[in-house]
Amino acid sequence: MDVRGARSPAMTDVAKLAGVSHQTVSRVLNDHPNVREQTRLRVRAAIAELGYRPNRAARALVTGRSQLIGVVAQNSTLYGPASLLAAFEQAAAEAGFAVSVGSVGRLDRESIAGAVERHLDQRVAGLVVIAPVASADDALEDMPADVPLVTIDGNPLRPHSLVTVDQAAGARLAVECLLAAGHRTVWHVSGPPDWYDAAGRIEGWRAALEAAGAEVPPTVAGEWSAASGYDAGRMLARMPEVTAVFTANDHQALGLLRALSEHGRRVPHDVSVVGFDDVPEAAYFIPPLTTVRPAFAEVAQAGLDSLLTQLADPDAPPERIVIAPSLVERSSVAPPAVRPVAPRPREPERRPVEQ
Amino acid sequence: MDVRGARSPAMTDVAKLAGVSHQTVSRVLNDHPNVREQTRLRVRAAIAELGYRPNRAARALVTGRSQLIGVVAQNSTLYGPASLLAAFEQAAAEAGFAVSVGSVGRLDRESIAGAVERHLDQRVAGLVVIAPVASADDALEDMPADVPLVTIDGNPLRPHSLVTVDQAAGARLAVECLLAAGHRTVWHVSGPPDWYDAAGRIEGWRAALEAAGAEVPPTVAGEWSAASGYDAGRMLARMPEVTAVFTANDHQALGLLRALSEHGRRVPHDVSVVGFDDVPEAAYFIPPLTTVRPAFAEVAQAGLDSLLTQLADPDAPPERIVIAPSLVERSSVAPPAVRPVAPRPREPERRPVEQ
DNA sequence: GCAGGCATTGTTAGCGATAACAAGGCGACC
DNA sequence: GGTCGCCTTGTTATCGCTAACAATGCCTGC
Repeated sequence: MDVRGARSPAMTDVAKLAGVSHQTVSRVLNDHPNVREQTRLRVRAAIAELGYRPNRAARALVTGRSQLIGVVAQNSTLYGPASLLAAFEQAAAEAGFAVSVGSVGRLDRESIAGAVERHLDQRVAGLVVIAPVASADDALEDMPADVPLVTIDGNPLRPHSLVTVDQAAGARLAVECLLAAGHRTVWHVSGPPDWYDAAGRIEGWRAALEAAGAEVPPTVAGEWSAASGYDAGRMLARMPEVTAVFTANDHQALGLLRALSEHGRRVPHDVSVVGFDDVPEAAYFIPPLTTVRPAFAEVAQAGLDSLLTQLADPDAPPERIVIAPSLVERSSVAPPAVRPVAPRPREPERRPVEQ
Repeated sequence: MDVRGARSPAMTDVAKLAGVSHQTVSRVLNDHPNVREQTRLRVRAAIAELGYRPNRAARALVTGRSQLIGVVAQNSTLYGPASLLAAFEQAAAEAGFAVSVGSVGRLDRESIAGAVERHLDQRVAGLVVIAPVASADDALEDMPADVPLVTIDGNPLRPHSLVTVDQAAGARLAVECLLAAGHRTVWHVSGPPDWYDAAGRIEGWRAALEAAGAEVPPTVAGEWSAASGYDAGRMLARMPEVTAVFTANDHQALGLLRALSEHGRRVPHDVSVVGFDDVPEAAYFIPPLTTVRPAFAEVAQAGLDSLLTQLADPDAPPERIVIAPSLVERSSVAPPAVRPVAPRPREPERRPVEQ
């Protein structure tokens, strides 16, 4: 396309060709109102003819703002964060922003601070931190105040803008679905408790049990991995009183399902299971998994909108946006084999919340 | 940290504080040799005191090169591409480069061209296209020649630098493992045939069968999804002569496992299965899945290295780097229940290729 | 002791855009 | 008809940095 070595055309080249000053070209590019239609067309033609492309670095230099949004995310292939990231890129691209990704190995203070530094070096216009862990809070403490910031899935108590999935509500959906099926109580294999996602799900699980007057068993602490679900499952499988389990994510549920199957406990006949995330494969677990679906695309869009708001008006008050998840019912939930003392009729309620 | 409105310090501020010219500051920043040690220290101190951060836009403006690498990837949460992307970001960050991601919904000509345009707008120093589909080729045709480009997982026949996983070798590992277990032949549930990954795996599967003198059954065409694996499984489960299946990825294998289980065909007793990708959950499928592990981190690193080579020397010849995958053996492979006519002793060969 | 060379530092000129101000042309209003 | 003011366009300064060249000082060698 371009001949190597041939400097790509600058604004003055366009100006010369169109017979105007470079400033007029700038006005056309930025859609200033006071340009004669005829001039505008002439400039546009010159731009097209030269294949002119404005130099963002020069623009950023003089305006002090780039069209770059920095995203700090954990270098992970965890389904949740990955989906969020992809959705955000998509939304930002549509709004004309480029997205610079700063992957971090772990979400601790140093790593995040480092990634943020790198982004500030790039003079990003705004910053999005996908910070689902408490350890990220420290890093956010000493965040420069002069760059718009939106946290996704972070500490709900932080003073800046935040978008998050209503983890507790999701957990409630899961628990209520299991209770409605007739289970006496619901066990919970949790995520790492320093993750807000995990904490919110624990909280929602506990609240839903208490609201229903059900006994609250101890949580089984896990990681997000299938391995931890498997470990939890080997323990729970030996406890005959366990008839319903809510796992903090779908991968744990996968491990749990395998452990239960190895111990001869059938799902959903002996034990009902509900997961969280609705990974694409969840429908093909054995059995297909009932799970909570967070609306990643909505979260990403809300995050971008919030950031753009701050970009437009730096004094805009911080927003706190909570996105409600929905329940996807499949066949991993059934009434308990041994009916509880006061049996309730099973009310499947196919779609308690579907949005 | 910064008071709003207070312009962040520029090079001249540092120069003033250190009592030198701004050019000396520039020299310190760029590690020029001819700076007195004492001066260097004074400048460093001033930089630290002011919290000075060089303005990349200004640097990019004058040098004509940014420290940004553009990555074009499909907006997908497919495990392979997502892992590749994460690994690449990591490697680039270590090399001091920021990564701007251009997600595309589909890998067709228009989408890719659009994403590339956006990156060129940002004046990226180099471009990485994760282009595992044939449809991406058109877009790469009319790529500007003056920006370094590396394709990952693209058409092996393209003239520019390319890094790819040796799909065929991976497939051979899978097939050989199954044949070594005593199976007469191996069926294949393929990926979308317009993906090079899928094509390479088909080719390797076929070659391995032919090399062993085994019959080559028709491929079962699938997508990458668990759903397609399930569909394929429902068909294969009804065919008693099918004792070994190699799926193009692990998610398909998951769906296949479920279909087989529903039809009462036990894995690995009745049917052996090998997948591809080694997703983290593969160890927790029922049964744990033997699968091929592509070395994503290596691919990403090789891609970056190749790009940096081109950056350093624009006339460097294009490279073609092929990364060999390895086989991870778990328990989804066993000798067939019905021995073939000429039974071979089972040779597990724990780690045929492990690197 | 002085010329030559190297190490070190400073000065000046851009890179390519936007911002601020200036200036010319035209119609409108008094 | 003259002045005011808007529309339109041009001129100049500036953003923060690096490249190229200039200038200084010190050491070396004859």
